[in-house]
Amino acid sequence: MGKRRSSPDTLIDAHVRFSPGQPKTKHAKKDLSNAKNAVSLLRLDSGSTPPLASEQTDYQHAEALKTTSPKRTSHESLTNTRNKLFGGLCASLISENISRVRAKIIRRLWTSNGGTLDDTAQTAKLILSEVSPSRLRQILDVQQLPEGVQVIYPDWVSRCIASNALLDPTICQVSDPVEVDCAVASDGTLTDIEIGDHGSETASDSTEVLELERVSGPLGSDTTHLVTSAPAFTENMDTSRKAETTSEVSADSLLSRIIHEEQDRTRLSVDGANADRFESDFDVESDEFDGIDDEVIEIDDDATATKPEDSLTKGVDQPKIRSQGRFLCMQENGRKDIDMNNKNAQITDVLEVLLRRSEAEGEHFRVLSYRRAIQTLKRHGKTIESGSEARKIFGIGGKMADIIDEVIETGRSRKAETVPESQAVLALFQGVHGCGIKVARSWYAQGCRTLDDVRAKARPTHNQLLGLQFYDDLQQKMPRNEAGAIGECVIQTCRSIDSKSQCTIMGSYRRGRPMCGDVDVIVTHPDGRSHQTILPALIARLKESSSLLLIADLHLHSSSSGYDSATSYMGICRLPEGAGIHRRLDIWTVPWDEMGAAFLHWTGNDIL
DNA sequence: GGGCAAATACTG
DNA sequence: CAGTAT
DNA sequence: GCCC
Repeated sequence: MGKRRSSPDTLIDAHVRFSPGQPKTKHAKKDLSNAKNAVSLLRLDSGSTPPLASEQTDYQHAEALKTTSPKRTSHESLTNTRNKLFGGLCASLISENISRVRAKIIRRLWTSNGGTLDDTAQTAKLILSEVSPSRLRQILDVQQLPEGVQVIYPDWVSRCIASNALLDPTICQVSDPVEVDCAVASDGTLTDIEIGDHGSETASDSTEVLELERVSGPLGSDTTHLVTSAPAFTENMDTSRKAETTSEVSADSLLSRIIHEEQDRTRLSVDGANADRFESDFDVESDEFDGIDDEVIEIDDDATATKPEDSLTKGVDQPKIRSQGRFLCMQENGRKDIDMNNKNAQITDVLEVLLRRSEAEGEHFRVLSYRRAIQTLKRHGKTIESGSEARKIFGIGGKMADIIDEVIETGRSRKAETVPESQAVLALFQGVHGCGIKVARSWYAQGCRTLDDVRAKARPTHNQLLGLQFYDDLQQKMPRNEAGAIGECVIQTCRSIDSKSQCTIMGSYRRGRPMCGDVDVIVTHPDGRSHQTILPALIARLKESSSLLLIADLHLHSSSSGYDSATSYMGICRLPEGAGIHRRLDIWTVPWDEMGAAFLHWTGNDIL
């Protein structure tokens, strides 16, 4: 029904800006690997060498990090840890300026990869800290840190995990902020910071820059989340520059990675499997919610951290177990897979009926609840045998437990069967583009019970008229190759206007779905301007085109209000050949430097 | 009982 | 402005 | 509708 997607503006307004120099992703990649090579990497000793990446040849830090961790003499414990990334390393985590949840995650990351912890900082040669060295000395109550002790940002841990290698800790070394090129207001909030050369967005050799602007307000207790460049680019900077960067936002590496990847894929291969692989690169789990505030900035740690096995076994003492919030698109075969392996189909079928009812009634949050419950049950690898068993699952409460009991016992649910007469009609009406719950009720109140009634008795608006006219067609999904063909027409046409313009098919198509409800195309231009003006020309030329027939406009507009970056077209089209079914087509224009955000946004994670 | 996804653009 | 859309 |  296409009523559950977001507009592009959300993310863009989240102050994420991506300022690419030019489409020079190759450069960036090469620089990254060079940087990696340049970094001296660690290892312990030959006996407990972790499986490091091939380029890791420099062992100069090995001694510095070698610890006298307990039970090293036991051959058994040695083999237990030798294959872990941090095997044999002992670190101390200074929790000041680190939120509870984050600290927890860092600890988990560290220990689950073989590291040991010594929070007294007596024996540890590695100190993970978000405080300045001077403050650290205060905390530890020492004049001078012992020799050989390295103080680094905890971010190092996740970066190591991300690259599956022991990175040179000096790249995350904590140093006193001497000349930091950012302003920290007295309240701890920040003003903009810029790192790297991006005075001109088109400068050919400018570094790609991610600005992550922290808006305001406390995030948990910490005040140290400054804006920094993304790690990949950090490694491009010379060391002194790096040292001036006072701290790192833990989310930044994830964001940059996503955006980086996205820029790498101006056009993602049509192959769905490819899409899946890409998505799984940033696997976000959210199974720990001690503090909501923290979650926002924990994405990185969380993402790189938990392997599925871990997450299933932990949280045993929690009364409710949250579903592992994975993206739908990460499932091998997407929804089909989920549907096929649905061990609770009998239950979810009933719940879907109830969901439809709530949908028809405009019960927004009830719909949300049903949807969450259905989703969770479909993924619940085990057949539910009782309502009380289901009740334990996060998102399933008393009402649904009762329904589940009834379904299990009687095979059906009276509630799902006693459908109010009006429900089907309201749902039918709301299938009309431009008709929501209000209009549907009003039509119903006017005595309409069928679409023909509406045509005859009601006074539909322009869009509703189109919605009525193409009702059946627009209800159908199209095979993805048709979506691809339509999108390709748009792309070709756009390119014929300006060969430098860049278009990408987004939405379900990009998520690799076999069937698509509509076609979303975003248009951008590397000059940072032309996207604003290209749309009218594009529409005009599409209307002349014979390869794609634009049948009707639902809306064609250039924004005139303060927000100048989004303009869009919504219309109905069809391919001249084939079944000739009419399809919804949306075209959005996006400023070049917001493409990263736009990709994130329009790729989405729609379910059901 | 309050809060739950949020923001924004277009129509009439 | 309310409603619908994304 | 569910959670807190």
